[in-house]
Amino acid sequence: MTKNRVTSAEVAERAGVSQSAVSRTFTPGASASKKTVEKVRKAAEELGYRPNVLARAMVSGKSRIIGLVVAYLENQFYPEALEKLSNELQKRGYHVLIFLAEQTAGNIDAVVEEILDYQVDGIIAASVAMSSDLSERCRAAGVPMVLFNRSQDDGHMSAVTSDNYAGGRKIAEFLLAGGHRKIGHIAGWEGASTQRDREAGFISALAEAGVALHSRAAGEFTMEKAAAATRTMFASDPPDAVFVANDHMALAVMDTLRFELGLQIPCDVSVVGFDDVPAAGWLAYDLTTVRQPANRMVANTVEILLDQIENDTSEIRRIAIDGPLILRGSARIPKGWTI
Amino acid sequence: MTKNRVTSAEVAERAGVSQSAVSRTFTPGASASKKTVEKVRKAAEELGYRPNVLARAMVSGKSRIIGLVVAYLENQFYPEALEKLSNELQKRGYHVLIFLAEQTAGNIDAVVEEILDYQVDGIIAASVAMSSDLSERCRAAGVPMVLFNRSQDDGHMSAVTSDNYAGGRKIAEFLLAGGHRKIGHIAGWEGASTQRDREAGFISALAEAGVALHSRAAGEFTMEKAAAATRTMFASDPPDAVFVANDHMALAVMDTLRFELGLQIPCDVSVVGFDDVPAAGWLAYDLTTVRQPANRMVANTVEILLDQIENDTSEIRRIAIDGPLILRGSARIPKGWTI
DNA sequence: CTGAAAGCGCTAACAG
DNA sequence: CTGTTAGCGCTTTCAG
Repeated sequence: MTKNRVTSAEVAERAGVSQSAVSRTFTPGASASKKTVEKVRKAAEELGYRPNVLARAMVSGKSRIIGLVVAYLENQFYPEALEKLSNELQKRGYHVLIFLAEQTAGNIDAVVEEILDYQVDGIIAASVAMSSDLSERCRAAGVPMVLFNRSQDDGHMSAVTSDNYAGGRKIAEFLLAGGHRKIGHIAGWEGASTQRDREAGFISALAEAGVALHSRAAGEFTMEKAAAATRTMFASDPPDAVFVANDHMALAVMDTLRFELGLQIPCDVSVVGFDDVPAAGWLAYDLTTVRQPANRMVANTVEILLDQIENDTSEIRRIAIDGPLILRGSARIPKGWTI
Repeated sequence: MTKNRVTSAEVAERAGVSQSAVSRTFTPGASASKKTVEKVRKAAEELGYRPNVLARAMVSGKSRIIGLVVAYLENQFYPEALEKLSNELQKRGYHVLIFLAEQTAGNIDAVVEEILDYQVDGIIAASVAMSSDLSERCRAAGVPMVLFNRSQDDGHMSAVTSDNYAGGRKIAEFLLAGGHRKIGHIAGWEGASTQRDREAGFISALAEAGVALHSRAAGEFTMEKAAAATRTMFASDPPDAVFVANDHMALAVMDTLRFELGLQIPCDVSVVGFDDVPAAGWLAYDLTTVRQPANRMVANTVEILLDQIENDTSEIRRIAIDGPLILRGSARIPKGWTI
């Protein structure tokens, strides 16, 4: 077992310069003569030297590590977001330390403490609710945090989401235009801001047309619960259209409708989801949905976080990015609308 | 901006003990009197003290960080594996620093260097090929690495996979028993050990029955390429059964078969995949496949890695875990076989 | 521009 | 068991 990291001192010796000179050549905002840099680079190369990020973090107070808390990787939206987030951060010289949180709220606090132990420069919380204690704790530790795909009611934390309210409205308008009047909603987890906003937008647009929700059941954002909710909802007086709070559940709803209840989509019932996960585009589902613009959400999240880190800002920003309704085959297309 | 981490020195002062006493109370293999521990814990609690993991890592040489390299999060098998891996590691007091690799081999080297910069205690490479230089570099750095869901031909690295060869055989035997004789194969990326092993097992069992592969096309493990491969394969003299090298591609193959080519599954053609990703179980696909026992693969991977880390072993272990054929509706069930 | 020196926060001998 | 003393490898004043 050869634990052999080359140190800057060794490089210094070989290059015939001081250890600080080595440090300077590898520190972006340096000030070293061309000649020194050259000698050092050469020696470093020969020895296979690379700076120890942890040591650097200790003294500089900047670890270039971002803690990412994420919960449901089963919902395809999250692996996708994780990938984009991590790539964007990597591109900016940061790396992601990942923490999987159970959905149980209590757990989150412990997770955040653990993250803080790593002296992360910032935290991205994807789709988890934060207690205000927690956000206070991070603020006290001087670690900025931004919520991804969730927002907090108290405006204490930066958050990036899609425009869930507007998305909910679009879906209602679309369903209404399609002639539907018996419209059901399969909700996700009631505690989520995404759920509340999507439903609120949906209901409001329905109300403006004088239509009330025909039926409602909760699927908690899981496929199993969504399937169960579907069975309940369709047991008697079934709706002729359903807005499912996210695509992940909508897939299960469609399977249940078709293969358990023997219904035709969209002839017997229209189904609309939210997120536009990859599976929504698969031909077997061909799910009409509102796209959450993951790229722009990620870009904004990273932007806000790094701005807070690098410019020591603490301004709270909350962004909701509008996403388009993606017309596919799972819902009746209103006359005049083009796919 | 209050960058306010409490230090062990501050706790020591408040508790009226030495700084080392504080360190000892928070170091597992400690030796401190009950009274001291109590005083320290109290003071720490009051101050909200938590040890700085990075500082600890510097002096102890153990960061409790595991670098995880992963490539295609789009294939559902990986988010699932990532989740289990991370959870298992978290349970053992380690955390995961994630690195997304492009599939381009050259990139990997740079990624590994970056990982090493973080003084990780070990590396898990999920589904990426390693140059032997690379493995040499890690060995030199004293950082153990284990491959997950890939193995290396030169036996220089520990690797955990499912028994891909046996899986391939099972599929051939199943298809043969179902009466198929015109059997096609849609391959993944030719460079992957999983591809080679699955296909080798498949071909060998076919050969034993005196059956040759009817047709073959490569899908590179992507949905688009798999769809294209399907179109090519079915353009003329189509097979009556296809073994697709993984589920991710198989989903695209099924969609293409059904919705573009208008074929019935399994009446016109049987489709079998490999992995048993969540989507394989969704009713819209109901895909017959060989399950990769993710839990056991993860358990073994973590076991091997932590053993090398904690016991300073460097024994190379290569494990292939047998996974069952999961009978579903996408392929004709042979008489006498029960679902 | 460059070297010397002082730590970052912590663990691990080392005496007591 | 406990305090004292060295550093881990690096960045950053501080003189020069």
